[in-house]
Amino acid sequence: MTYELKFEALAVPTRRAVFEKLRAGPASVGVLAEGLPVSRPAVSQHLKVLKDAGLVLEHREGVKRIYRLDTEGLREMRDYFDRFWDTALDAYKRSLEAKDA
Amino acid sequence: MTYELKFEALAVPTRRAVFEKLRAGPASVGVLAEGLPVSRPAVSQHLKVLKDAGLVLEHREGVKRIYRLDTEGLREMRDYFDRFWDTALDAYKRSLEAKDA
DNA sequence: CAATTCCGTAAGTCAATGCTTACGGAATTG
DNA sequence: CAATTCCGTAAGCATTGACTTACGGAATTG
Repeated sequence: MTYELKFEALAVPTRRAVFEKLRAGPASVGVLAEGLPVSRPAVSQHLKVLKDAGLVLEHREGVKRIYRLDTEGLREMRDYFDRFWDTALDAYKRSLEAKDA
Repeated sequence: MTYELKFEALAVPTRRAVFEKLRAGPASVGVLAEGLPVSRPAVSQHLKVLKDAGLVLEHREGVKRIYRLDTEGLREMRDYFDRFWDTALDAYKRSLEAKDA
């Protein structure tokens, strides 16, 4: 799975707000929509995008749908920036050494 | 500085391509535009967004403008996901303990 | 089975934005 | 000063997508 969908999903403030609400633990759509300045269907649509991006998981509990973070997807994003960080520092070091020469 | 602009900046494929090209080290606009499927002005516009987001730095060398990664901004993004990761694992542990009880 | 709860989907609207071409400014070169 | 290189900005276009309201399906409750 590429990062494409994940980056796009997290770029929208409202959607990222939904995502960050899940840090506190699994929650239903209704609970997630509370306090947000958009309608419940809007939250549903954001959750679909997050799910398709591999950032959240969904399962049913009775009449409710419970969403939670997908740690696998989250790990991908963390690793992306960890690697990017390392590479950037390496390139920086090399550029300094090039100036010394 | 919030994450808002950074997330938005990295969400666009072409713009992220420009960003990732800078992993190899500083480069001019013309060099960055090579191989990309958009015009040079488009790359300029993307660089402005990345710069405003605090993800790249710019300085002049003669008639050229050299762009390079802003390690400070990059570090912010890395830290965001590192913390998110830790919090998510904590919440997961607590949810398991809650089930045991 | 009827009522209720919870939520996904459809359709439509409107603002945001990624892209292009055209243009002009700044720095170097002769 | 003229020519060239390099690049940012303006203007316009076309697409995308975030949001709303309306609706319907699925599961629980009495």
